[in-house]
Amino acid sequence: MRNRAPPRLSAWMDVWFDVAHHLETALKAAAAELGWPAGSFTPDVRTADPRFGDFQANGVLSYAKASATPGTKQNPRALAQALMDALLRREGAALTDRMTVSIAGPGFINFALKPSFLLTWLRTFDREDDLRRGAGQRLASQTWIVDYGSPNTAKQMHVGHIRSIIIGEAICRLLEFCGAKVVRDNHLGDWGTQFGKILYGYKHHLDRAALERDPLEEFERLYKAADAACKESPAALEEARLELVRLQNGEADAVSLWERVNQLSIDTLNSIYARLGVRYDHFLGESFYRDRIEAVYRELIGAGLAVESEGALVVFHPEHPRFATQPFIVRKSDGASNYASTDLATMAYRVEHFKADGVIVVTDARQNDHFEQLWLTTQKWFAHAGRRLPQFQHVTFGTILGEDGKAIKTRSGDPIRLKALLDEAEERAFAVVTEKNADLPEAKRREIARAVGIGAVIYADLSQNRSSDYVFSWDKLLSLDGNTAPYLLYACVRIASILRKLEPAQDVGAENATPFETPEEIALARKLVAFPGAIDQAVSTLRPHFISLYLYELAGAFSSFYNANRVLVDEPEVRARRLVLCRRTLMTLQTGLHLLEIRTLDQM
RNA sequence: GCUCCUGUAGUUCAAUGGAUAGAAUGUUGGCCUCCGAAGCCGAAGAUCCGGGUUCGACUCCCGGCGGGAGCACCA
Repeated sequence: MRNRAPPRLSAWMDVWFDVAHHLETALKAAAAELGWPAGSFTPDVRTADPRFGDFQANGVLSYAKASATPGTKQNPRALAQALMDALLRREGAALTDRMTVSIAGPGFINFALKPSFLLTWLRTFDREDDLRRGAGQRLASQTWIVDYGSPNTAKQMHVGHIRSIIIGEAICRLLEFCGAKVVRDNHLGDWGTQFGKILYGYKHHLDRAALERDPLEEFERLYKAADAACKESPAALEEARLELVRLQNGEADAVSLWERVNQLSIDTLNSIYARLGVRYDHFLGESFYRDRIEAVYRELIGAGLAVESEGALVVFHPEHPRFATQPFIVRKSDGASNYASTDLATMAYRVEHFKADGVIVVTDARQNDHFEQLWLTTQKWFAHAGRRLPQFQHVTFGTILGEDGKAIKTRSGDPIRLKALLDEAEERAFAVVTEKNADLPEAKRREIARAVGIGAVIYADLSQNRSSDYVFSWDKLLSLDGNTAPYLLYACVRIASILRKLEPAQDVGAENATPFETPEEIALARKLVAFPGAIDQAVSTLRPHFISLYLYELAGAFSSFYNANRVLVDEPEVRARRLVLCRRTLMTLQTGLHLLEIRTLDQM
């Protein structure tokens, strides 16, 4: 964009990328000057309801109570006044040139940015790199391992797998945006009981012709047949268990079949990941850790954490209400390892090899107990072994429901294949694009349908709080109205369209822009300046829906502005400032949508 | 039985202990001689129940009720 302000670092530092953060710091200093102890006062700055300003500091209210001594009462409004006076004294024109400060209600301090500052801010941070640099200080120099996706091999992915992939990838992008080095690891389930069953199925139920035709399909059928057999017959179950032990002991025939299944699986998985815009750095599945498990057993036993119980090696946590008696089984009574064993080895490897500062595992909420036990065990183990303890977050999510409110399934009751879901999304989007824009060439419509269809599926997931279940509805996610990917993409397209119509001679440059005047201009500018707050909320909670919510509100502010204020007007200075808004809105929408794995368009 | 998640307009979702609980959809009234109407502006409509903490509770605590899930060798 040719209208960019000169990239002087000093100017950049001067403008305060994250205004809320700056106010927080300034208010702390002012409070210190008044002698308010840092322990009992925090400014508590947050984005405000637009009616009251851009930011509000609520900390005085709780401080008034905390600082009251018996028999004395602190008047929060008077305290707010004192704090505001101190703030204005310290900051002077640097503050008052940029915003108006006022006290309201019982003791809120409100900050309303002035139009001239809004303009300066928008002219200063006008490229994605500027946003990235502003946000990138938060996690600078930290390494985070994100373990997501992580399906079992030997089965095709179904809808149940999509949330981990989508949420995990969004978290990766968010952490990178905030400056972290991110390692994307697909912790494949490639070493578990299902292989015992496949080996059993291969011996008893193999259809060689089917294996030639579609190997993965046949392996999946074998697994199902064996699984059914194991449910009916204890002898079959026992045989499948022994097959797993044979595999884990390195028997050649078992290993070679296992390798074949895995290679086939990974190829299929990758084709899905590519469609979703996901590229893993590693596929370190459970099997990768098989030579590290003995050491885990040794250290756990050495630390006195693991004990024999009912023939298995388990860890109890006596201080915990449930895990005092509910065991964490690290080695099965038949000697085989399980996912507790591999997950413990994985935790150690991530710290040793990747020097992880933090580890994030993204799975559905049903695995809560497992990861709670894993983390309890890890903390004690690492402390005993003198290992460095990383941060750990188990990021969970709810179930995808069908429109009947039950877990989503096909009519016949089988899980919906992920590939089929994505295909249908593209087909449905293609039909809509064709209906709305029949004159575009088919190749173009296909391309748009890919972005819109896949984007709609991704956005439907990321636009809601991950911890709840959500109802999957084609009509809703592709409806193009409301908080959907198509609505946001449409906003991008309209801006791109204006910029296409803009003639070079009309493009007089952002330096000629006058401060915003109309209510719609001001509302849009304020929303743009609120971007750092949305990033902050999303990353501090690892909840991407805060980004989505922000983008939806931004697109809404733009649409209102677009409808009420013509951009390509005759007055050069009005045109210039509206172009600043258009360009910044487009850039912010693109930045945010890319964080959410959605490809943007300039036509749809 | 114990534990975790979850109950917000008819429906699908928001709301870091803050000001008058926001949207969308559906219902309904307007707006294209104007940069893409896949849009914009307006109306009506909700915190499961009962206690408690707080200056202030959808949010925190206790007790119910409803939905989902986990609890010894699946992951």
